[in-house]
Amino acid sequence: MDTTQRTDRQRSADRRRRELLEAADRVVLRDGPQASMNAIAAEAGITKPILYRHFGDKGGLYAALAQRHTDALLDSLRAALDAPAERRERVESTLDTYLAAIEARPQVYRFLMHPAEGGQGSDQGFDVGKHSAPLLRRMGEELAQVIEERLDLGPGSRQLARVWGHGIVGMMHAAGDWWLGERPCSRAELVRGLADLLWGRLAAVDDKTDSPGF
Amino acid sequence: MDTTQRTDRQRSADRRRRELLEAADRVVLRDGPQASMNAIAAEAGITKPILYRHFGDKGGLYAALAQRHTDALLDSLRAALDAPAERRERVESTLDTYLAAIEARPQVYRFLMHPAEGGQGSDQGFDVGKHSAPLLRRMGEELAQVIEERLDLGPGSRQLARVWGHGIVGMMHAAGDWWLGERPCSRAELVRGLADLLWGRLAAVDDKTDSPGF
DNA sequence: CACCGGCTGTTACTTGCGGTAACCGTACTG
DNA sequence: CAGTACGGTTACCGCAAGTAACAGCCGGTG
Repeated sequence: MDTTQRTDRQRSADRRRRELLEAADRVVLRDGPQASMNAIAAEAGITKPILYRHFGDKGGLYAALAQRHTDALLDSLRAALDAPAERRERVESTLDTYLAAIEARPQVYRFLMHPAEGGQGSDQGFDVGKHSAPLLRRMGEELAQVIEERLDLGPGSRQLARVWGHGIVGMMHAAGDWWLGERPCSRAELVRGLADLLWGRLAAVDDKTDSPGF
Repeated sequence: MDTTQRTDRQRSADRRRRELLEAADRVVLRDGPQASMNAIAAEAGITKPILYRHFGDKGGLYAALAQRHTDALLDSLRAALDAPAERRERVESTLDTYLAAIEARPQVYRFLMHPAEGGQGSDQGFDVGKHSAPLLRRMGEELAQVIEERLDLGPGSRQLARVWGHGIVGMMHAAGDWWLGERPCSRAELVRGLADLLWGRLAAVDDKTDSPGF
């Protein structure tokens, strides 16, 4: 049997793979998302073809890399979302978790929001729509699931939950991105503002000088 | 005086510029955002260096191109936002305007959400944060201004308005992107769902089986 | 008229990246 | 000891961004 052999090989290949991913991680963290395959290979102490043997192409490497971080972040978010607290508190805590993560490692964050490697290589024909970073999609779907599981939305709840999931995630993302760039206020203030928005203050607040309601 | 001369030259240069932009537009619409400078030059009937004389580098061309579309879209959105109607109606109409635009010309939409040409050329050192497409930022600021002008948000209104502006725009964007990719429902349904979200239904709706409020 | 500076346009090049083909050593198997 | 399968390397291709250096045209000037 080559079972044991294959197991051994598999194991060593997996270790290699993890090493390579960690090296790639370091480089991306240092050089941003446009890190070159050469640079990554050099950091790992090997040369390009090995990277290609392991990950196929640059997209493959980046996908693998993104998965790790995405999984980690999603775990944190799930934890915040599952905490035994009132709804508003859970929402705020989830927002804060996300913002804390992007604040702590902005380079990683920037990398994750980057499907746009484009490349003239071979895969240039990916359809419009779904252009967003996979992380956003996954967060949206995840949140949609939680919403649908826990809230009573009446008929069409599945669709509505997904709309809300993606919408809320997008809100969080865009506000976070803007905040990270300009730092116009503290994290807590941002969280409060967004939660207020989700809590309907937009509908509740009065007009300024015009007659209210019109 | 070379004033008249310079004016003439300026005029002709401007016309050239517009022609080039239109050619670039056609190519980007056909090939997506990874259109090559060669292709654009060919479409315009000239060669690369002319493009570079006019726009500096690829980023410059893309920025100019993006501005045109962004301006146009922002004009539509402003119109919807300024319509004499009730707040909810204005919000729905603005959402619908945006979604109609991205539905009508998805390639353009995809192009606009794409700052990530990356490029190892010379400008790689742009800071984290502000990684978002300029369109999103501009829409966010625009909306923030409208919100602050019209709503009475109490103290700290400026900041809160900006948080909301960017948040709402992000919600619209992410939901639109997801919707465009999967088409899970009609545009009207999406608009309704998002408006409901903004109108506080998230806070108002009941829990499913657990005791409400906990 | 010949001459010259500025403009538009070209060809041909450099650099750097993603991706690959073909080759090399070494350790394990019969 | 021959064979072979695998980790690794060098050297290369194709392609796109960006640039340098050269070629025609046109108006002003001795």
